[in-house]
Amino acid sequence: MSGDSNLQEKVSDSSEATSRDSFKVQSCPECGSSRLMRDYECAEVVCMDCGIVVAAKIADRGPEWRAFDDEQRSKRTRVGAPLTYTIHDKGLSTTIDWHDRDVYGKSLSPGQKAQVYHRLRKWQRRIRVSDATERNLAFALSEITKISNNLSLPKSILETASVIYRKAVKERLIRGRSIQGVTSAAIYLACRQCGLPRTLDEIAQSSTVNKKEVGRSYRFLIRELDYKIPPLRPSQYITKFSNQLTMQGKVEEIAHKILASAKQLKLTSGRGPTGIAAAASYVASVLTGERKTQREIAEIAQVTEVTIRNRYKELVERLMFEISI
DNA sequence: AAGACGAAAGTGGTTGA
DNA sequence: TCAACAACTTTCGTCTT
Repeated sequence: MSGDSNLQEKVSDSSEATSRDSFKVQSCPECGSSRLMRDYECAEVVCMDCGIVVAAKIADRGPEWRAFDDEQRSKRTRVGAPLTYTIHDKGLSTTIDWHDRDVYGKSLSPGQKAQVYHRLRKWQRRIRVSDATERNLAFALSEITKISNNLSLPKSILETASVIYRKAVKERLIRGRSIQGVTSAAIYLACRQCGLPRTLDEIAQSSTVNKKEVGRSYRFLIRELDYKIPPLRPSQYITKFSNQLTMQGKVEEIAHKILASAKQLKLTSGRGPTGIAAAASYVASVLTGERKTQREIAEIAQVTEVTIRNRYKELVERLMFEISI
């Protein structure tokens, strides 16, 4: 903490604010201004408009040291990498570097190397992955990472899927099920939870299990872990398809508009979201003159041309009817 | 000739008795 | 467990551009 102790005492008399809630202050109680300045030298929060001290004795949450370059920063920092659920011990344990060098960067002698290889690493492994559950978790999480990398999913999905799998382990749901099935299902569940449109097929293709198994495990997880997952909205698919079809932003915009009207006309309920999204994309592509064939869209949307035609027919019929009225 | 259209039969999943 | 059902797929012939 930095600051003049005399000054701190003085302001502590004039203000009841504690360091804990000073961080929550959003606006000045006197003039309502939101232009507040945190002065860590004086440990105060000051209103920039009327000059009143809004909070005092605030805690400086930054580091107490200064660093002028990267090297100094890495030397002075006392915390490690953030916690991650994607590693079975949350990334807390020590990892032995694969460079066989000592702390000074010198190569190890052959004798020392043998020692490092055979003793240190062996015990390191034994300590890190101690029992069967740990081993299971370590294997499963590496599977999740693999599938997630295959599908180039964002890191947040990877973390979410890892948390879901951990929950499943905690509830003892893995017993008697294939790890691959549950890991794939956890990824699919994470995608659904985050509103990322990925199909069961895509997940199945990136893992070793088939679509049916992923689906079964997914339903099992939903039921047992009590998840409430809303069905994917067609609009989420439109964005995905537009990207894959490299359509202009305008086409996507029109497709969204078509979808909104279709929803109002109750054309969307009970229908597969992919089919509707594909049809809306098709209509939009025709309307804008940036025409895509039904087959192109069908291939990307993983539905048949017939389905696109059926949805498209309904859309055109009803929308034209609405317009004519 | 490619793409669009539509009919008919088949498939896999859900629902309710 | 099984039949009924809706949505969707597959296949194939025909029409349009």
